[in-house]
Amino acid sequence: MTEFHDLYAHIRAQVLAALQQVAPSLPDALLSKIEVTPAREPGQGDMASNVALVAAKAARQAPPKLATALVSKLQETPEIESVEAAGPGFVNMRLRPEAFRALLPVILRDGTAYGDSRIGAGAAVNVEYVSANPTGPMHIGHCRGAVVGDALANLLAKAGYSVTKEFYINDAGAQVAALAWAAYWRYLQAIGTPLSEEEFAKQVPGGLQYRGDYLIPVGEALAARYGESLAVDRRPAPPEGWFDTVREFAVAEMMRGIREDLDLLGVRQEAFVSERALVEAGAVDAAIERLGAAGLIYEGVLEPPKGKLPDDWEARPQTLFRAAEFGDDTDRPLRKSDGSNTYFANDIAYHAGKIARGAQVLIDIWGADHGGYVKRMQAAVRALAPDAILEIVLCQIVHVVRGGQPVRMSKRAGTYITLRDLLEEVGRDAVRFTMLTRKADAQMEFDLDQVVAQTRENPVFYVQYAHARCRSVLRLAAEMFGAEVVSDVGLAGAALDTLQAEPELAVLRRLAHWPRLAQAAALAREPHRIAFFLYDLASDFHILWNRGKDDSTLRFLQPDRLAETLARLALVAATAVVIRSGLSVMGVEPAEELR
RNA sequence: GGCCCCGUAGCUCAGCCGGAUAGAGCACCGGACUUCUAAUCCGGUGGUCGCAGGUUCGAAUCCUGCCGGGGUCGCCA
Repeated sequence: MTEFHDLYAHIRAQVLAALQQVAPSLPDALLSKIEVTPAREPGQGDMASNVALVAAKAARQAPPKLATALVSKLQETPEIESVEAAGPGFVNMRLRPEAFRALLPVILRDGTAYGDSRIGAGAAVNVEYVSANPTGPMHIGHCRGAVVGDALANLLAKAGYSVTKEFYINDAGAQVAALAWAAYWRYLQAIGTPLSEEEFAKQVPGGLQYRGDYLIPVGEALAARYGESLAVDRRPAPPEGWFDTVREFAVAEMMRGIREDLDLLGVRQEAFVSERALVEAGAVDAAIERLGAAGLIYEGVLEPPKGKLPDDWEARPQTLFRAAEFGDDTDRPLRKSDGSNTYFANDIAYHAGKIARGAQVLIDIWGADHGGYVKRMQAAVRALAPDAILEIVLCQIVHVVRGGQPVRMSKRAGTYITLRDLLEEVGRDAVRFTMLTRKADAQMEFDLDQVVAQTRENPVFYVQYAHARCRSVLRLAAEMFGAEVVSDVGLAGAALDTLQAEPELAVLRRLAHWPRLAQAAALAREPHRIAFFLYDLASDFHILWNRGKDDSTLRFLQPDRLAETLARLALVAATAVVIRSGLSVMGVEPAEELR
């Protein structure tokens, strides 16, 4: 029997070939809707296809009749043991066990590359995530986007896209100016200013922000480097003399902390793009000019928003981008009343830069509070480059809970949870896995107690435990039979016909599903599907394990039956491989043992 | 008020580019350890898929309206 990496894709190809014989030259758009999926019920075989339901109309046959015609063609397929038409027109297929068993050597040889595909066809994808203001340490709110973005990028790479992981440093706006003032205050304190905090705060435009302790070391570092030269008599000097210096220093320190935090989280992005650098290089003006040359910029007055008006709203002419021509609800301003650019204007230049650097697909991971911003950014990208696509993945808020009680997120009350606190309490792997146990756009409850609980209700441990059990068996087997024999490569040569118990076949079927699942998750941009798949695989494996408790002949290790044992070990080793393959997408380390 | 997301078992959530009898964990009830790790497994109880229409062979899934929760609405990013 020929080898396939992707049994589902292979069977689907057979189904399409059968259809081609029965109803030639159907349009591609129709063919693309034809699926081969895992059967829902054991009585329906191993795989089911909707082919007859999808193609019936175009083939001018009733679905059951078309299904029956396809059945007679598919019976000749070597991997198929039996096939029948069922229900409203499904084609149900039972595969020969050999077809599933033949995957084991493939999996053992490919290792974690099993499940890789080329559906991305090398397209250049830029995944931008985290992109926090560099004004303080990362907190739990940033964490979800970081994990989702990182896992999605890994997933797309697995699916054959050429991926860039990127971080946009928002170091150009008013928030960073506020950071500079706050850092300057800590500097003054460090050199022993006689001023009180409130006296200083009165001198700060917009008020003193970022009063958290984390800027104290920044102030001390400034004092160590610049002495009292940034102040006058240990009192505030005019900003012209210190502002740029302090801002740059503080931003660099904040970014250093953020990168450390990301490192602890296992997130490593290769591109860090500074908003300020874009502005200073004239990229924003260039982008606006480009849109202007295309006739997409004008001076105009926007309609006031419906409903409650902001107190200070007044009609005012502004520089507007014709976003409404590209699918947005209204045109959008590019300049503030003081003449400076809006965040949107800078973001246009930033996205233009991603495209200029070669990205064909742009994926931004944003917090749900930026949802209202999606249409305008997509409109801008459409205007800039008709061939590029901007997709936005919105991450909903994470409610932190401890023992069922909400944990208030408040800086003042000291219950503010930084990413670092979270990682210290819960650990990187549990954080990453748990963040991927929900759809990104669904609100999530993050229970600090449950995430560290070592029980089935915690999917992290359930999956890790399955992997640890696999490794445990393989360690024992290596002692019994030698490491060579029990290596993945050694087991790839094992005779496998003895694998026929139902729980063994259930694991095999699940392993066969991995490539298809990884592809579907990549196409849907939904890394959380990996977590659910791994949970199901772990469940199949735990069931198999427990069969050995009821019936000792079903244990993996049978000292007097070497051939049978090696076949089972191949299954165990392949299970471990696929768990590792999935965990590597999620950025989670597999556990060798849990004791 | 406009726009976006969500509403599925008592709880937390999968399933959603239309497919067969809507799933899992927790909780609750009852079982399985001379262990290849019982951090596991097996069985049971539990549903008007928010409501009402529509589209069609078929709707949890698509469309419309409503109800409920969250987000957002020029000079925050």
